[in-house]
Amino acid sequence: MCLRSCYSAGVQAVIEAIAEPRRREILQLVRDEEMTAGRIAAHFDVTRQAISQHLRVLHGARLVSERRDGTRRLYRVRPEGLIELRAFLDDFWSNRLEKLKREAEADEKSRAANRR
Amino acid sequence: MCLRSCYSAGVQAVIEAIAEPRRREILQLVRDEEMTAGRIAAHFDVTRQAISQHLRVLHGARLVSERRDGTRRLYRVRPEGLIELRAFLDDFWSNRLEKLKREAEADEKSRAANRR
DNA sequence: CGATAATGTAAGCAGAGACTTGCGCAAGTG
DNA sequence: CACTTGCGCAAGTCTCTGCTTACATTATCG
Repeated sequence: MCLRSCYSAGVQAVIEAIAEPRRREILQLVRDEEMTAGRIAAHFDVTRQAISQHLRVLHGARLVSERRDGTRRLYRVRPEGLIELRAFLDDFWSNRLEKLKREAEADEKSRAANRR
Repeated sequence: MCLRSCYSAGVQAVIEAIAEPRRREILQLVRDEEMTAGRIAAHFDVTRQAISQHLRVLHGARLVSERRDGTRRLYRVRPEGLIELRAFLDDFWSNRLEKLKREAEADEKSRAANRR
């Protein structure tokens, strides 16, 4: 059921990755074009290594791709991770809408049940 | 720009709230019907107080509604927070995703061709 | 009113994670 | 070959957060 997607390792990794504001900013940076780790880090006031660690997390969540060109590493948004997250949310959402028809009925039942 | 939505307090609260697996489980529990705090807590192996704190976080992110009936408090999923998250993701998408996917596939093919 | 039931709040602790400093490593360049 | 560039990795620090224990709060019932 839905519990599977609740515990999906992929979705968990994606949500944890985008929970950090700086990582969302990084995603915005590499959304339209490939960018080297150095150029990405230059946009922030933390150290280059800190951004490197963020990039590792994003890569682990399959939210960015990594391509090597000499000593440089180029990153770019990859849609797989976000597609997975969207599927999770859509699943949550559609199921809720599906049940929405019986909302009044369910309301009454739950209230009676809770009254015990 | 998109930086506003990156730093939106509401979206930040929602993402942080659903980043915790137990809170996602709680959302599933109260998705279809109202449920008391006690009944929700009974589904987990942590203390009732821990669940109460999770409910506070979910309520702060506007992901659940709280209704009092005597000494009991009844919780239920509220769509506002999820709507906000969806809007954020849709904004991030901005119909780039499909294009990105095609480009990624094309990149893979050209890179494979260049390797030989 | 006192007792009890359902729940939130507060303080403290332990683990997670974000950041820094220091170092290592691969690929060009003189 | 040394030297530089562009990175990632590792260990230590500090803050945040989720959990527990203990206490407070609110409402109902006798």
